[in-house]
Amino acid sequence: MAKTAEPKSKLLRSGRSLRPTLEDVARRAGVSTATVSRIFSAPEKIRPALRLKVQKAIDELGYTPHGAARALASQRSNTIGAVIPTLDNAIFATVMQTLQKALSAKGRTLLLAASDYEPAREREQIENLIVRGVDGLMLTGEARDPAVYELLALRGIRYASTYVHHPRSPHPTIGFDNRRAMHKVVGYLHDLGHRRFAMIAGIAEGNDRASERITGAREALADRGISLAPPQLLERPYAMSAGREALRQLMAQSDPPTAILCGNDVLALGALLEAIALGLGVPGDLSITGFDDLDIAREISPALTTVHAPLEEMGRLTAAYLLEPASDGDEVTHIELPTELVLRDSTAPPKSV
Amino acid sequence: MAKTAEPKSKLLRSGRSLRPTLEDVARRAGVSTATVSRIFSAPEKIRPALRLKVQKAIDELGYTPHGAARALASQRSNTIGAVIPTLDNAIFATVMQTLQKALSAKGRTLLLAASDYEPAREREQIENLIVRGVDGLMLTGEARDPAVYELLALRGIRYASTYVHHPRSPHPTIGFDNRRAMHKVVGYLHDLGHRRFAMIAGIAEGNDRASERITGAREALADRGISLAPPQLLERPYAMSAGREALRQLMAQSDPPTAILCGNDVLALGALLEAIALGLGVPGDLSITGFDDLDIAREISPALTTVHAPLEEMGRLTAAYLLEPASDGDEVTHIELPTELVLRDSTAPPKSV
DNA sequence: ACTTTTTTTGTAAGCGCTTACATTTTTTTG
DNA sequence: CAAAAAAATGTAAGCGCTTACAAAAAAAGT
Repeated sequence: MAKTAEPKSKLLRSGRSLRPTLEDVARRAGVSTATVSRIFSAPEKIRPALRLKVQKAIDELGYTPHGAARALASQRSNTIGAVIPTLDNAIFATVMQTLQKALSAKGRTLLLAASDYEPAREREQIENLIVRGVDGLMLTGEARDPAVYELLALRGIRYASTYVHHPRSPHPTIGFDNRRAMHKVVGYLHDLGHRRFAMIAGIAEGNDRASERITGAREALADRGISLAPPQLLERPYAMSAGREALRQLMAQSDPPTAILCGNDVLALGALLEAIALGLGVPGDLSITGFDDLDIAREISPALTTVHAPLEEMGRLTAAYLLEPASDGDEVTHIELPTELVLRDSTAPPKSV
Repeated sequence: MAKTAEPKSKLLRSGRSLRPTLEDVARRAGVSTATVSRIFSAPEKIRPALRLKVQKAIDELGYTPHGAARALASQRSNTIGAVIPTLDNAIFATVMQTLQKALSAKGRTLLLAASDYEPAREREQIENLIVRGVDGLMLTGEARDPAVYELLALRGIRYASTYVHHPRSPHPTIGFDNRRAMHKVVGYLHDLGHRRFAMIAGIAEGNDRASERITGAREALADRGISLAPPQLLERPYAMSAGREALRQLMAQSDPPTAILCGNDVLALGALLEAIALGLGVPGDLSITGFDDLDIAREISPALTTVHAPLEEMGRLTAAYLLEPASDGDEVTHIELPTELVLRDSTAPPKSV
């Protein structure tokens, strides 16, 4: 019985055969599929004569590899995922830009997902990326359901929490110390003579970066005998208009602050513009600080004193880390990137009491 | 002969079997792999009793589908690609944000690549995304090597050029008319009485959006007997500092302009801040306009008169278009999104001559 | 020239899933 | 209640590639 006669009946194939396959190339070049495959994965071990012949067939056919087939067979997708809260915030966009470039340079593709600051959504997105078979995953911040980390471990997927530095955490972190950065800001302003502080922070819930910045400010102030609590501590969404509104509210109080710490530059910019609109002198009547060091912080007048966040560096290092070969047994990686307090023109000693 | 005895020798499998497969689930639930597969693709046609049993097996095993295998078997990746110049520009970041959300809502994942405004790199990225098997592709602008479009057609991949509106083009476009938007700006300023114009444009080479904005300004001015050429027309990279420098250069000329058209809000912001720094009154001494309508355009003082670009809408519509079932034979889709000239405080009639 | 070693190439078994088609079960109908 | 129609499930053939292993060819010894 010629039962093995036609093992692969291409007969059923629908009409036009767009998309040539490896096998088509092999047939045309008169070599095996293995050889063609190796042209892509290890060209140096194919003799030049053959290589040329195969290359010719590839060109003539307009062949391109089939990513999914390749991923299935090799058990690697050459793909890295990233889950960030939103691209509408420049600090995430910048890191994604750097990450994408670094990955692309190594032949990897970036799968991008946004969580909108919602833990449930974040988890969903992470699971989706796992299904997509990402070889590595960049996460924003570290706080999340342990089940997520378990799944990652179970699947053997490399990952890193970014924008934070938690040296004791069992999960790798690549980022900076938000708390310590705020200590520096507070120290600086206190040394300048400020005693009445307020803070316009980002929304802390579900955002460890924002809450660490609050904690940092609070700790540093407490060390100096000053307390920071709700009437002086406002949490606002990431928008200039929110910063404006918060500033108005703070300055309407009976004993208004002389220094306002902002959780990020966008809030600070809003506060700054509103202060000016209100006729307050910055830094004469009021000192304002930001966090992140967006481009505009340097350009606005008065230029904003702020904490520089090493975003490019973070993107680059995260890419490098995620692409490293897994080396289990080693210690958990924690890369701390230095932040820097950039002194500009929005801060000065308070007016004499 | 029991030749069919052990068709799939799992014997050779390496050690730990992380990652259960469909077959594992099927075996555990006592059903066929087809049934399990259908739990995901068409749950409504599996009887509740079975469905529960299978779901139980899935949960117990912690099974997740294998994206690549699924893509290979179904010939669909459920993945959409986008190639933009860079995420460091908010107008791209915003659209990506909207696009990602819209795709995610439909179960698709976004593959993101950046070209850095380099055609060769863009082509490389497009080819990469094709290899990854994207079902659809969002492109920025329309100008590119015809070979790219041929490849897309050959592979039957749906795509759209965005940020432009070219109703006669054979390639689908979803965006706005950059030329016409600039006509509106020029018309408005001319009506205000301005006669001496200058423009700080983006780099036009390899960027049809930037060059169309220049063309639009030039056409509208020519209609009014005014010419716009190099000493009055400067092309600058996307950075506030570049806008500042350009403004200085323009105002240093013997017969300085009374109105400056900027190719985007970032350049306009730079120009605006520099004008103020130079002691020029805006809009008293000088009118400045932008393009894009970033958040800060509304917040800065004086608030920037600019062209509002419908970015969210563009992202949403692009997602919808790319997900539509292919309907060949139909006409090429061209969706025009309206731009709007937003009048704010950076423009006014010129000082009496 | 003939082994032995090294390098190149080929063979073929999957990778984990979808889906056309066949088979069985359930529902409907006369 | 049997036959016909409809719905649910199973069978098994791939999807296009990689890669362990086998086989062949080339290079290196002797």
